[in-house]
Amino acid sequence: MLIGQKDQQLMLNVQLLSDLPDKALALLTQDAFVQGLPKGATLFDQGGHAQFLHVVLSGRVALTSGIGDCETIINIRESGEVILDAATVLGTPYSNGARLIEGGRIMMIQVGKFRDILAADAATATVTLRAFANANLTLTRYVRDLKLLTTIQRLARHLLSMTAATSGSATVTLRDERPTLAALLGMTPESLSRAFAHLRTVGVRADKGGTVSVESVRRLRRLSKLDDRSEGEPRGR
Amino acid sequence: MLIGQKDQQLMLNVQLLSDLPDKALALLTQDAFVQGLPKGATLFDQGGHAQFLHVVLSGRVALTSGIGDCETIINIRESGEVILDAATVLGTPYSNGARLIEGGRIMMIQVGKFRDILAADAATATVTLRAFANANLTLTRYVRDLKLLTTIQRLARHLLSMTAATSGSATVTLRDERPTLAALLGMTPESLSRAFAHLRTVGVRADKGGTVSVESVRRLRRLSKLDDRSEGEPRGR
DNA sequence: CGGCTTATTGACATACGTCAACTATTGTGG
DNA sequence: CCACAATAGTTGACGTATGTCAATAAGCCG
Repeated sequence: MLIGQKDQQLMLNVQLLSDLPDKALALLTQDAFVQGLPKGATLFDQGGHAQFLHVVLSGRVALTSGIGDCETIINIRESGEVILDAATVLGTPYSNGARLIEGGRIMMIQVGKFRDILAADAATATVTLRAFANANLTLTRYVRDLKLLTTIQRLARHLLSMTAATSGSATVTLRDERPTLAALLGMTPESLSRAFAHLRTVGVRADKGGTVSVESVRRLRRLSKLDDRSEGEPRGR
Repeated sequence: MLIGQKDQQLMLNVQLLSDLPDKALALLTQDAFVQGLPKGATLFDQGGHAQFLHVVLSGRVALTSGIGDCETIINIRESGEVILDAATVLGTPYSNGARLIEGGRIMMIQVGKFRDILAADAATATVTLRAFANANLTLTRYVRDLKLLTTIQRLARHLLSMTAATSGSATVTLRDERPTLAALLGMTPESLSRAFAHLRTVGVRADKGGTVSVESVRRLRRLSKLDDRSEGEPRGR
């Protein structure tokens, strides 16, 4: 077994892995290994060829995608999540790169082995399918928000997505640096700063240290056009 | 059998169905049926509960998503494609609505039956997984393009995505009306019109009838920042 | 305490949406 | 078959959101 005690512990927090049948999990992790990586480390580059399926045991990973010189963050994966790019399943080039934005421990699973199990075991395929479906949900929301909302509204929604509260006040903790958050939300750090400044006028205070207090969740929801019914928080299983 | 001769013929063009094992396909279509629907017909609404898995045998379907009063088009499904929302798999509310933007024939498969087969048959799960992975690829690209490119560049990329040529000249046919295309590309019809006007200055001519001639594909690629290596056309099987 | 990075703010440019006018196109009924 | 209305597309004028560049302020670390 190539995986230490501590990492085994961390694996328990990985939804996708714990949903897997025991047999599949054993096969999958048989020649997997774990690497401790610092902030800034690259897991893979856009356009590259998938060698591993990466599991984020701890730390945070940005999925980045660029055109020419510009680059943006498509999504962020954190502890307990699996980095499932289309490349992992299809064998196509990576549609985005992956870089640690917070140091952590990453489990590397041989992609060939993963694909073998996927093809053989319906349960594994189903679990993976669900993960992809969820990713789809998130991406769909991003596309819609980018098309229909202003920077201020996108920030508001991001804050709302980090609390379960639908009324009253709330406190959320932003774990990312401003430039990172700005890239995720599709704006410049300057615009993000201004968006925060604007939200201050509706009772949102960003303390130092990433803590943000929201005076009235409902007010934020109204502002972000999300106060109507539609969309409850999804997350299938 | 509830499905006529003509429709059986159309089913042959559906990639996902023809990748399915015979047994699974038989089960799936056993109590499925086909509806001829006019332009403007709604297949389902955002927030609703999935009852069918829809297959586009002919015509075109827009996947729409709205916040408050505004609405945009997330993607378009055409003949031979399956409308695989996360809702179909997860049982969550639909993340978007679906509306015909061109009349056609739609096959309706009982979603319960689909899920049963998915859980039991690894091959079906794998095929579905691939479809989702492909959808992911497209959505990722949309997110990136919306964040990094101008309206003109997005239009340029859309045109490029409709031709296999990577140099020389090309002719593509736009099958959608301008407002539809504008919504898909995340801009207003006016901006789309101006984008076309701009591209005219680099040798792109949009005739009446949806035919667009591109004088120099390479020039368009350069303009859309896509001239570098990265991204070849993916489409994993 | 003094560089160093990081966040904020200001001034400005620009891309894009909005509103409105105009044109072209398609369909309809006399 | 033509006049007409209705619709889609284009173009112009203008406002606003947001990116850009620069300056300042505020943490951070040696």
